[in-house]
Amino acid sequence: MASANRPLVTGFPGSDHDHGVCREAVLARADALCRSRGMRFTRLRRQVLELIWDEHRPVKAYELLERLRAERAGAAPPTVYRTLDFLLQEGLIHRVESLNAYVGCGDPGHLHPVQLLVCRCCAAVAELADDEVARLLRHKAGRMGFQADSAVVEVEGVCPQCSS
Amino acid sequence: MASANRPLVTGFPGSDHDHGVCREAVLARADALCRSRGMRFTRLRRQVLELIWDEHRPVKAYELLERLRAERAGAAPPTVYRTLDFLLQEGLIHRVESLNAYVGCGDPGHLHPVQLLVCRCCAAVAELADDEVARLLRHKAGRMGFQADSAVVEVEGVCPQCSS
DNA sequence: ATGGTAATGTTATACCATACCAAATTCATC
DNA sequence: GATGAATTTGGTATGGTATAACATTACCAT
Repeated sequence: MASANRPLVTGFPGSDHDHGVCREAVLARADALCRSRGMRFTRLRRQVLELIWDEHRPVKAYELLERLRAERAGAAPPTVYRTLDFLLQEGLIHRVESLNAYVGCGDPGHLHPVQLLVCRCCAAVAELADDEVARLLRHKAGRMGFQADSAVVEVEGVCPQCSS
Repeated sequence: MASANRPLVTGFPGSDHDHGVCREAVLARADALCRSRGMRFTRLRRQVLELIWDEHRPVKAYELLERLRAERAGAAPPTVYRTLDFLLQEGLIHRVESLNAYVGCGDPGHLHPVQLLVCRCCAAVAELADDEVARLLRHKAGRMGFQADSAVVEVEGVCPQCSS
């Protein structure tokens, strides 16, 4: 079992990526995390997080809704958005602002800066958690008299698989 | 008159900011730029850009639409969105992804990386064009095998006016 | 004037997100 | 186990963001 202090998913999944294992690890971590915080990792929340982790790609809310309805006939937009809000608050997923979409967090459980790498070819997403970037931004902002709290950083480009 | 190679607006407007002058300079530059590229800076485009530059804050599309209707009764969503697309393409405005809003570009006329500083208190926006940030992001992305083309960078925090 | 291109008008609709209240579930306590 | 408070989920309606598709008008070179 993965350490509770190490990221579960970093970078783009290579050809050796066993997604079954990846998924289970992520879900197990989510469950443990919620428990430890006294939050409930309910059936609905688990279902939605599973759907998000079906691929290493951002998923749109209504796409999620459609897929969720296969398991849960009455699901409506609020069902999805409420669950997404919960998962965002618990740091289990990230919102991709430039796509209006949501993607699993590969390193839940600790606060960390987030920089997303989004492939414009296949839409795969990898996640950096680079303090140097965060520090530099804070510093540059500070020189303008701006007190930086957080940042949305989404890099668009081409992932290793697509460029080869 | 400002040099054609120097940014017109940098940082947050201080108490000495003469917005009338700022606005006129921006509009004159936009006009000159469009001319030099063989594009038409039409009445509609000028009206929309003026509305955007009413303040150093992001404006929402439907807010813009409402205000535009004062001058142009028949305006509809496509009127606004088409004009926004034009202004974006010409680099005269930026889209703020984290707010679904649009803000004037203080340094149109040359390609430059953009990092926006958004005050969560008063919504004022300043614009960095920092190559060091852009380079660092490209470098960090490159270490993941990712070829970075561009980036959305939006820093949330508190501006000098609001923190004092 | 004329014809081609670019810009704008107009209607409809798709997509993204939340407000609001009701019903059901969970959980601590008795 | 029953009870009641709090959380979660169901369900309806609506607000907010953005674009498709086609008609019409304005501009400009010839």
